[in-house]
Amino acid sequence: MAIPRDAVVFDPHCARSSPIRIGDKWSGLVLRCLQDGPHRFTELKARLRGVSPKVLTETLRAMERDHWLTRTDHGGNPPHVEYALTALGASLLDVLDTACDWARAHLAEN
Amino acid sequence: MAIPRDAVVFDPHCARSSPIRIGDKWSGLVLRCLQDGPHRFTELKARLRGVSPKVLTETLRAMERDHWLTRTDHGGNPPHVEYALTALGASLLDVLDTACDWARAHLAEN
DNA sequence: CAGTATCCGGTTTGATACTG
DNA sequence: CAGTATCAAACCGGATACTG
Repeated sequence: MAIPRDAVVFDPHCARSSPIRIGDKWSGLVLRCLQDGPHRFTELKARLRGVSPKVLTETLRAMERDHWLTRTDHGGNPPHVEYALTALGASLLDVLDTACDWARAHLAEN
Repeated sequence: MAIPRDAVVFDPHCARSSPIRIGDKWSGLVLRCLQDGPHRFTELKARLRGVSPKVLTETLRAMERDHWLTRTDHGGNPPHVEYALTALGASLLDVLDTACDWARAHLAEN
């Protein structure tokens, strides 16, 4: 991945330069966003520049189905929902790191 | 990856069960096919069940452009072309292996 | 806030037939 | 053998407006 592990920028254009993809277009980025703890829908959306709510919902649902993260509805109005990585999801970050390392080491070669 | 490292089956349906993708749909499989040495176009096509020649050509060209493999035309008639991994391409296999290991360790969890 | 509901466009992938 | 050419379909991914 072209994205450094401590990146502040969660932009798919950076991710695109990597030949490795985790899941669909946004899943890898969501993984990174949740790396530092749980976040709410709107927080994720703000950080993931350019995701439409529809696509973010789809991504989140798929990741939940695959047990990469959990969705916790705290109820109330306005609603309050939190997404957090599971241990399985967190373990994927190691794979991502491997890909990251590869990209950093070899992408400049071209 | 659902595909064991020494898999004989290069079927995209297996690859699909993996959350990690290298390049486009077939690139990862091509990498695996060339793991044990150079191969000709038809050999690759036979092993990669279901690739159309058009798509295989596109995949191969893209991988050549990215220096993942080399294309060597030995001339003659009938033609004789060989595809072989570069060092860069081979290094990607390590990344693939990491993904493979992850899949084997965690896919059963679901 | 946390989503749905619609509609839509582009890229990707594929089937098939043909050629030097 | 190693591809092209052509035509289609499927599959994302996205814009936008609306709601409990």
